[in-house]
Amino acid sequence: MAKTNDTGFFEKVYQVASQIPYGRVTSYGAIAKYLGTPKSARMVGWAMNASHNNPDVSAHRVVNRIGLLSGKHHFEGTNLMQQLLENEGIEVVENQIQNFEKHFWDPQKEL
DNA sequence: ATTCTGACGTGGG
DNA sequence: CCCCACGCCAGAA
Repeated sequence: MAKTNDTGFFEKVYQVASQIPYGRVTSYGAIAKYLGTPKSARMVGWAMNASHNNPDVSAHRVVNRIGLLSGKHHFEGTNLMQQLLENEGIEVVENQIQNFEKHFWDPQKEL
């Protein structure tokens, strides 16, 4: 049976990621920390990899701790992720988000 | 079962 | 910020 409830780590990540507001960004560690597993930030990224099945999840709004588009290689093309972010009014230079702190969205604080 | 890698983070230097 | 090392958990070979 497909459990619609979130008992798995992945689905928790999906829900948080899907709640990221427009024009905002967050880090894998922030999500992981919100889930109670700050040391498993890698798994957040891994969950994002599986987010291909979840259209509600905007993985392009999730970057590493320094605002670097570490996952841009996983998107189609070479600059799709950057295009999406710039489309939301976020400055991206050299695969790195400018004014990262200003665009940062902390689930623990905002959610 | 073992080994390696990976969309990361933190701490020490 | 850089560099180096360790921890973390899940999945693939």
